[in-house]
Amino acid sequence: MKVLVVEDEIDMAVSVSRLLGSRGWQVAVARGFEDAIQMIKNEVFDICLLDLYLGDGYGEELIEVLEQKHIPVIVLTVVEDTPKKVKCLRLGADDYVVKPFDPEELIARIEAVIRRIKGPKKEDLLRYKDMEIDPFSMSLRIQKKSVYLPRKQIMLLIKLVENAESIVPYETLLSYAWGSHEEACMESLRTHVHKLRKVLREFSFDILSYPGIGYMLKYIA
Amino acid sequence: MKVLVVEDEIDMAVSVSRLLGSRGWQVAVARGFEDAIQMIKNEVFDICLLDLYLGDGYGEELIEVLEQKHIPVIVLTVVEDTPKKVKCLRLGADDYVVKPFDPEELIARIEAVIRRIKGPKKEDLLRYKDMEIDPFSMSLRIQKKSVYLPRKQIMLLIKLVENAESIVPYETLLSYAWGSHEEACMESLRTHVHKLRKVLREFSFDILSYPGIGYMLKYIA
DNA sequence: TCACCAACTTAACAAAAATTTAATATCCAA
DNA sequence: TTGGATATTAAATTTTTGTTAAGTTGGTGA
Repeated sequence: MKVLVVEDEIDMAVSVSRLLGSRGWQVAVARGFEDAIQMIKNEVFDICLLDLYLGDGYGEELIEVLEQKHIPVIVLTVVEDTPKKVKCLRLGADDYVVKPFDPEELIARIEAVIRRIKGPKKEDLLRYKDMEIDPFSMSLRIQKKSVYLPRKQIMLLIKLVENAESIVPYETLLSYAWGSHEEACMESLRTHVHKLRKVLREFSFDILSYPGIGYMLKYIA
Repeated sequence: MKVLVVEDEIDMAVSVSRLLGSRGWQVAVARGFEDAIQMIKNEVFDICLLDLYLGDGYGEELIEVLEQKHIPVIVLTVVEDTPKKVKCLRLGADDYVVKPFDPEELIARIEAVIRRIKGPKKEDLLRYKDMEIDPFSMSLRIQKKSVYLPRKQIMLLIKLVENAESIVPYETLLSYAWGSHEEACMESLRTHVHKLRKVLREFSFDILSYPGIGYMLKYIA
């Protein structure tokens, strides 16, 4: 779990960080709009806690940006202001919590949002043709035979199977398997795809290339 | 949108129903646990508003049942009670609203929950006639068949579809696909438009020229 | 401690594909 | 008819990907 906390008051940032950190979650703090934008670019977060009243006044704009990046947002403010609340929720915020809040409630709300986002996905096995992946144990079976793959390769395959027969953009693969979409990893991605191909081709699957866009998993007749 | 309201106070049930009904949503009211179970069995609901303090005292159990059926739940109560709140959220509730609540806020929270549930599924596809583009994976489908196009061509097509049947100026296309509108790229733009035309004409689309201004995508009867 | 191994990354170059450039043909309005 | 713009085509160039091999890292057991 990686949480982005956007907060300009140091005290609040520290106490929230402690709270989340004690939960075993990774926390990154951004002090304002620009700061947050920068961090989103380089890292992948599961959720964002956003203080609406930033010094720079760009709280609402940030909601829209996060929404577009598919990062869920919980808005934190000191003000109980219903029109503002409604506006934020409409803009794409997932929840709205007024300070001071009970730490347990905040945790519970974060978990509720995360559960909702990730919940529907964690269904048993991923399947495509005669391929089965248990994403929890990261084990793969093709034609009833279990096939071993190193971690990175399995992770790539998971995303490819989840979107079998449709293009999976590089960013999706990179952010899932590497946690960030930096140019540096592309090189590595290619060699992993190459190794994965070698294995899959023995079972008449293939990974097709879409230059500049991504890869697609397909079954070859 | 079908909403299940579980509420034993008639007044509240009526006012909530009116509120949601005025929104154009279908509303069904259950008066207690048994009643609710019955309705879930026979109908499919998009969301449930649950008064925790039912006469029969089975509010929390109902959360678990709804959770299992993958029906999102917003808990409504008259009591601001944090431990209870936390417990409900842990049990699977998606939000927790204390009465009396602002009608607009309730609506906004319902929409936020729904958005979160359905959000990842409803890929925002661009459409024009029987053409579909997923701008994220840059993949194109025409007449249910997937059609491959190189990156620049897809990017041009995205802008053309976004403004289908109206003129898209050169500058728009250039700045989207090339990031700058320099004269140098015009030559290249023409070549790509030519290639794009060749493909689209097979599916009875065409790109019309407006010399000195731009291009327009159109469906040819 | 050290050698070894597997997983992963990096680097170098070949191959393929996409994009641009250039040369020529066509269209249209003044 | 003629000049300016666009269309078409082919060739040149650049970018991106595939492949191979060598280098790094972190863990394991002698």
